[in-house]
Amino acid sequence: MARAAGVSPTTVSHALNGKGVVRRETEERIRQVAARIGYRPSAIARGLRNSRLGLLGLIIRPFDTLDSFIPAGVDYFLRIAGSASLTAMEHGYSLMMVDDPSKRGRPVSALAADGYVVTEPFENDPVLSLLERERIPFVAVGADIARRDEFVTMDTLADKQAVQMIEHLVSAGATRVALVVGTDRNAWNLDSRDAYLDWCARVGQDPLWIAIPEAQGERAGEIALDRFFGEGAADAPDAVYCLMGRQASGIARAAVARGISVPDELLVAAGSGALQNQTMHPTVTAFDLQPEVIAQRAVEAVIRLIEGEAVETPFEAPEALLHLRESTQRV
Amino acid sequence: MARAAGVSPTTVSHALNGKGVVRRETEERIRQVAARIGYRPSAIARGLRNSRLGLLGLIIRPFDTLDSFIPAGVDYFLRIAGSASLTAMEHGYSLMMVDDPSKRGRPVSALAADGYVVTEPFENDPVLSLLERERIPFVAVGADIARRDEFVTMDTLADKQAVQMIEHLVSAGATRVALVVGTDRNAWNLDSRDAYLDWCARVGQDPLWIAIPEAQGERAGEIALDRFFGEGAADAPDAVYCLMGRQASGIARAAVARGISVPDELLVAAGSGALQNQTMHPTVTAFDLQPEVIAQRAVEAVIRLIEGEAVETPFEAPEALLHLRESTQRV
DNA sequence: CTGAAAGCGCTTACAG
DNA sequence: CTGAAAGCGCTTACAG
Repeated sequence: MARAAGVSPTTVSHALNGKGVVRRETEERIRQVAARIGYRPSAIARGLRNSRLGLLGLIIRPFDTLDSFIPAGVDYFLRIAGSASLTAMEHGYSLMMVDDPSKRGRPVSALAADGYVVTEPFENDPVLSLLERERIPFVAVGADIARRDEFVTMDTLADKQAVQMIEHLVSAGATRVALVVGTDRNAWNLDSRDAYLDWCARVGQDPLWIAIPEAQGERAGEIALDRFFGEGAADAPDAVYCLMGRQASGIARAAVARGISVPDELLVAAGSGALQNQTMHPTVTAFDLQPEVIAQRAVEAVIRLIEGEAVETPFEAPEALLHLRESTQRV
Repeated sequence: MARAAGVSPTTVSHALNGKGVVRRETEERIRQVAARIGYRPSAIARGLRNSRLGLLGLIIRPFDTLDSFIPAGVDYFLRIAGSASLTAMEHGYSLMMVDDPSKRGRPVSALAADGYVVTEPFENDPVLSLLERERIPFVAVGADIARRDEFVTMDTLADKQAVQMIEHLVSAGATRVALVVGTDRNAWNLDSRDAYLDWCARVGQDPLWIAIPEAQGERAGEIALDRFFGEGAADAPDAVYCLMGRQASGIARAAVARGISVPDELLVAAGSGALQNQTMHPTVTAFDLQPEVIAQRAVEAVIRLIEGEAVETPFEAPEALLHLRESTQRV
């Protein structure tokens, strides 16, 4: 490029980046030559020089325990990924998806991003430890429950949402609310459970809850119903709050199959709406956590960290939107 | 790192990469020091040296015309993205998603990948031209219809699928089959349409088809029904093949709303199943294009190109699986 | 068996 | 206003 324009690399760099001082005409000529020969500075060389590639990493931790990388019907994380990509683009960054860069056999490039967004980290998550040790900026979406105040974190407000939904179920006629959570040890599962137990203690209800592995997906329906309505079904619930939309679908479907009417005998609600909750029959009441907004805020926060600006922590997730549907509306 | 181990960078490089010759004990010691201080070679420096970052790019072209980056209910591309990420990982690469790296204002890093998978390129797609000009290896998933034999391409077999589905509709009782495609000028839309027109000519049916912008999503239902059943509805169809699952949902829903029974009066089928086709009522017959397998094969092909191996072209997509559902089964 | 040197393509402090 | 030099952290051909 420098040769093509008949100047030094220094001058090319100055002209194209508007740094030093370059005579107007020289800059003009350099730009023209660049356009003509289709010159694009190497992102890699620039990255080496600036120790910044213009690359962000998105680490969706729950994928680590799910059976496939993007399981069917988990649109929450897909909406996260799409919005994160777009937001990154808008700020001049590319975005790559990696699962766990600390795993053996992971490409070195998995750790080459300028910063990371880590969704739903586990308790004492080794990925966060690694990023911290490498001094790579990152934002946790949902706290590491063992180290709540150590990292820049978006509070996803699972506890508030649990209370809000339980109260909705009660106002819809529930007298005994059960809870279904996943088994990953993250803030989403554990804060929801704790909020539920608190609520039970407060209103004097005997807690009834079960943790089912995320990878079970809709199969959680059968498992939960066996637990709630099998054998000694004396204390059977008349409402269930499931964190995952797929669990809620599974429960609604399994309940109907067993002759338990939804919503007349059992109210069902989901903490994070999946697409099928809108289209199945009956449709299922769910929160829309606004994953697009979550991803946007998290990406913008990590970019600020990368660029040396301050980020308040914890900062809040957008408000969850409660979509009322057939599964909690008795007529 | 070299200092910490008391050897030269050369020896570190040799030891850690198993290249040159290093005394057993020296290598051992270097590995131990590396583990102790948590040394990881810089992917960027290595990338500059090898002109290879270990990074792949996934360019999903239809996003360019859709209204949001990842529209709700388009699980096809999400399954592509997930599987592509996973496959890349398994081969020692990371994967980033970009929309159009040739757009102004795109981060330079958007062109820093070692190779790209470009799904559903447009006719004379400028992205393919750019990659070719920059001599960056890439694989097209679906042909650039203006340049079918110029690039390494996966043939997605849209024409065969169209014929197969139309014949299924006929065997399910259709006497007049209409077609709904999108407006993007890509092989998926145009090859399907051509196959349909050929089929019409062959059996002597008067063609009845409409192209509706992809971004309309389910709203395509109303639009298509206005066209097929509005005003001069003399030649109304009794079956519709829609390429997109969302279009099929929209049509089935809109038909029922207008008092047209599905499947009794109108058979509906989709060329690429969306999740809601399985959960809505009636469920909609659709192809599962096996996007996971498509992505896996495409990623493996581009890796072979990057590593200098030959790739046959065109190579074939996996067989589309036909899922028969209520929308094409009269009882 | 080990290391000094050159170079990947940029940017930046500095000299002219 | 422009350019020569150094250096970002690696790898590789080559010398010892």
